[in-house]
Amino acid sequence: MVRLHAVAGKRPHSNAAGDAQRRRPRLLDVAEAAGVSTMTVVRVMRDPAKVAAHTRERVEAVLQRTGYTPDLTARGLASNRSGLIAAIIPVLTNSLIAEIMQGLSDALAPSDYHLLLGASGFSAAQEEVMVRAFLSRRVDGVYLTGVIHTPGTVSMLARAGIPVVEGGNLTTTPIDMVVGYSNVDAARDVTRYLLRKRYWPVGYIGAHQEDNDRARDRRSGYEKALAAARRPRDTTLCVETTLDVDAGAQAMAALLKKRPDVRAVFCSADALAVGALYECQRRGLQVPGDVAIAGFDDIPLAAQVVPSLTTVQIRRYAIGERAGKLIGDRLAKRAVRRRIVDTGYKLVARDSA
Amino acid sequence: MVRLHAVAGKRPHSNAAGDAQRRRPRLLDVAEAAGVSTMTVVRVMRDPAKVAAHTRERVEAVLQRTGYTPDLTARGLASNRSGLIAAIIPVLTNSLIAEIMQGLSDALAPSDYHLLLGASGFSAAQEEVMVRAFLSRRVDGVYLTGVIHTPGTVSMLARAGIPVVEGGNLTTTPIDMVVGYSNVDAARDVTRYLLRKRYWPVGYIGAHQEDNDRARDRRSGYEKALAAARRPRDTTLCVETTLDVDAGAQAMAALLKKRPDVRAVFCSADALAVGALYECQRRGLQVPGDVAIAGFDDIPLAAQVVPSLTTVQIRRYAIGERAGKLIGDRLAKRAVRRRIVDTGYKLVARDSA
DNA sequence: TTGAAAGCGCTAACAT
DNA sequence: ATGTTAGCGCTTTCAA
Repeated sequence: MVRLHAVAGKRPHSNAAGDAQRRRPRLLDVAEAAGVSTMTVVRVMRDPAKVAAHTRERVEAVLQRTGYTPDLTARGLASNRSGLIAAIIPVLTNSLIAEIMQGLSDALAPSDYHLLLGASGFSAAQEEVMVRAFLSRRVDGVYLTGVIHTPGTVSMLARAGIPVVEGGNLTTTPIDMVVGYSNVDAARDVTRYLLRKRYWPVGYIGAHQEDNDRARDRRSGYEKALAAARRPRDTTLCVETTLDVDAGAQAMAALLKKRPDVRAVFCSADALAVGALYECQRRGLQVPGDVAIAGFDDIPLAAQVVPSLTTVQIRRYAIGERAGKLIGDRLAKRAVRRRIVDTGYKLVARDSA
Repeated sequence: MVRLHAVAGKRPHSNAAGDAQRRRPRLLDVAEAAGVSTMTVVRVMRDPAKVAAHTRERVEAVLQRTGYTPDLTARGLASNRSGLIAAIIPVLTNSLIAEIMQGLSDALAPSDYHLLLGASGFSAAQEEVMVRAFLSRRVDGVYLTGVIHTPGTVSMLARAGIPVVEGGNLTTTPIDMVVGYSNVDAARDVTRYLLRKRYWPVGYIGAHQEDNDRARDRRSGYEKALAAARRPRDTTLCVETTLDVDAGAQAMAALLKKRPDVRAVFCSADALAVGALYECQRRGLQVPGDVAIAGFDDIPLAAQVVPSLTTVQIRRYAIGERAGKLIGDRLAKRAVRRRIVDTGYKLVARDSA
């Protein structure tokens, strides 16, 4: 990269004539062109009323002509505010998470905050690495997925003194704030619904639990419902897998092999449930006649499949949006009423169970 | 925010004893603690071999003890490299786009680049606003969705002199680089496939075309196939809508109302196709017996639905990954062989058509 | 092998 | 109503 110090000589802050458009204009360039100080330019941009009309007009003309945009890196260094909000999620390819991010992104868009995104791949260790990196960037706020994190993550964040929202689950002891719903209760309710409909045995197909508190809680909700109904816990009824339609189909096949007597299955995600549903259909099993199926999330597809899917509706978009608002409120020093926001859930009984 | 200048007196660069852990440690703090200059600390971190062993050990100990992490904002300002890659996409809640982003994110993760994400909501004007904002942040590279952008977007990016990848479609005149496949050809091929199977009339259900070159090109491919088969273009056969399963179902209903005689439908996205499929099933229409359906994208669900969906397979993840590599190569000054990368597509004939 | 000095472009506090 | 000054924490010459 060639610099022009030779041309600019000893006045690096002045442009040699002729290379005016080589660099992006700086505040000083605008100020000099308008014959004012940099502060006046800043005032014209931040608080025009404080500048005399004729001065303002002159500055505005230069601003217009040069198309000046502030350098946010420099601003960040000087003001100690980066204007960056970090979000760390397991993966992007999951409609639940994607919708949360869309909500977060939309909540941030009207402000001047930008979204820094990191995918941890369901690894708490990787999450910690990312938190450290993002803190190095002086992010002004952080969104984390789930409520279980490494001690390192927690202490770094607590020490950073910036707004932190954990999303997608609930806890009474958030690092700072939390927006979500009770995965345990929701899963317990669906399972109980199946049990009350007199399906038995009721199997479970869910995501791997490692570093994933939502998955863990959903399984735990399933087990709670069984316990409450005085049903034995039985690991042969449970299959854990990855999170997509294919995996759901394969898990269903595995479950049917282990337990041909299974009469209902609670799937901890609709994607899995839909896969399970298709696997049943391919085998000529009637749903819910031979096997009932319930899902979790209420994705748009759930209402469309035939038979339509009994599931739990959760407010995906709202979680992200609310999280964004909480962070924004904090940063704008607006009072935050509640640090624990329960967005709730709703059992949606349809045809599959 | 309370500053400690009163305590630090005239040496703002020295910490008063006792508040050592109030702020994150700076390079100078580490240097002073180790009794060396800042440059030596930098060398220990960047090129340990260049530092004498005993000095290095001393510095490393301090580094360890303080848990120093560089301030990337300050680094960005000084080095004129932000370490930020911007990606501007229409929405996150679309599996095609989400997978591209996952690929991009994964490609960037091993490097020290971070992903700045913006959702434009399918608006070219909004995209331009975001490009301007991200350029203000001195991003080192940009990923854009599609190949059609406002003149402002194009000129800002061209002038910025940073690597830019346009993704998800092809053009012979990219701003800089492009990674995608021919939406026109792919859509033409599916439609031709339907025509050759002697389905007629063949309808079209697709996304709105405004500010969306992929949608536009897919429709144009559909029309090309009709023209090549000497079939009349007929707008009553076409429905445009938003991009989700519900919309697909509604669009199918609308199409069947306008044209009860329709024998096949090309849907420009699998999500729409799946919705259309369910709408047919709810109406007791056999697929493909009464109406054949073809989709686009080959999402995991496509192979699972019953009947399985005839569609076009595109390399979603690869597009993002490749885009990330191209940007990374450019930034590392590695030679980039081809600026136009065709990731191809493949017609996948299944049971629905 | 190590260090000193001069910025990067902006903001904040304090003048005038 | 406007300007001045001193940094923010790092990198980049250049010097020793």
